[in-house]
Amino acid sequence: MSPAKLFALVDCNNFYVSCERLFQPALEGRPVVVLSNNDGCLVARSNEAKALGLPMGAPYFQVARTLRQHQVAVFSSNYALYGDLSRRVMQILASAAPASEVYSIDECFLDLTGIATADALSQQLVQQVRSWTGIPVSVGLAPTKTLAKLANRLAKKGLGQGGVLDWRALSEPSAVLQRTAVEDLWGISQHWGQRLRALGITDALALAQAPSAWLQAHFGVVLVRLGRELQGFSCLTLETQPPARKQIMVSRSFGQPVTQWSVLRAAITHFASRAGEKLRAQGLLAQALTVFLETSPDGKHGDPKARPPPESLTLSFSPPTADSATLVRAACWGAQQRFRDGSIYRKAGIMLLDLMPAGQVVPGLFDAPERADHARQRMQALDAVNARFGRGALRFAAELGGDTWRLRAERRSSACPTDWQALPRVRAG
DNA sequence: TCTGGGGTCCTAGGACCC
DNA sequence: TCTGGGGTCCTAGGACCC
Repeated sequence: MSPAKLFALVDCNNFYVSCERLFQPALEGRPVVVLSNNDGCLVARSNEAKALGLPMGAPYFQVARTLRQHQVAVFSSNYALYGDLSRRVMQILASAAPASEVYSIDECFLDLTGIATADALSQQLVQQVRSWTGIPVSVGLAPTKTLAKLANRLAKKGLGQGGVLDWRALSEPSAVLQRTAVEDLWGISQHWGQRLRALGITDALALAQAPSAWLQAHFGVVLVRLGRELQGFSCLTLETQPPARKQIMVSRSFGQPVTQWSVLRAAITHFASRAGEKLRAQGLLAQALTVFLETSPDGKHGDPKARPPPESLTLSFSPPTADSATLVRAACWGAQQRFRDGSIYRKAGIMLLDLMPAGQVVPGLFDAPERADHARQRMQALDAVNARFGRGALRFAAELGGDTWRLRAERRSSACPTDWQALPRVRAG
């Protein structure tokens, strides 16, 4: 018989805040928050900020006064910094376990099945990550991913030892489940939480004890699996190989409302060429592209917040392509079909769909192979220049049509260990 | 005035086929 | 007069995650 499964969930504590604090240690012990793109809402909070009652995802303008009152340090998000630190943390974790799955920018599942010293190993990892990267992490150990998530929450609350909580060591796991509100579980959000509560399921223990057939009938297979996982039967496996991307999306809310075609075209051009970069970095080709435009709430139809649905258009490519010029041309053409003079646009984006590996393409009868070769070479040159001199060093002229769509990011930290210009200067003597 | 961006999975229903 | 049933594929929409 194979040994019982054992998963570790390693989660960085208040990750974005911890990243910012690395470069400003004076912020230790003070409330800190990090804002989403466009400085829209709160996406990370230090423990001190949580203690002030600042909710996750709160719109910035609604909490701005509280933030000022309590002298909370506020940062725009700096994804170059977070991405770089994430990579360093993940490398350490991957080298410590037989198998790992990077689940998000700040979380990693490890498979520790059959490792008798899992507890000690986890505590050692907490130390190691802290001293090698400066990032504090917590670990939850359990026989299923869902329970490992829950164990991690408990570890963050200071239960367990040295930042590690082992579910198997709990004396009364059912009591813990009973104290866990159903919407605090991984996979249960507000909406399902309300529906479960309406049906009398308010805590994790009740969910674990609900009959599978009943869960299936009311919620489908997703909750059946969740229930099984809570009972300790592993249904979710470790995904060690990141599955091939099925779609690539680039979209942004605009820094200011956009009404001019030239500005919109500049934004669309930027999105399409950025999407092309992502596509080529993954060695993929796209067979279709969707461009969409979202207008501002128009105040009609009673509800002032009601937004008209996005206007979109999907185009297909034959042969499949990763050529930014082709993507830009298609995206701009599509956007122009949907653009209306007099409309006020607040957001736009593109999606690349029906992706396939570049090696698998079968040339069509009427394709011109030499043209595709030239395009490929142009893109290689473009990517090489931008890798050397920074993203956007070489770009499409239509991007110069206007900059007013760009994000607000008024409080971006300058810290970035991958950018020479941003390194702190130290003077001797 | 101001509420992110980028993903995945599941389900239901329709089209189509034999 | 009677008018099947089972399978696949696709799409849109809804839900979730961080």
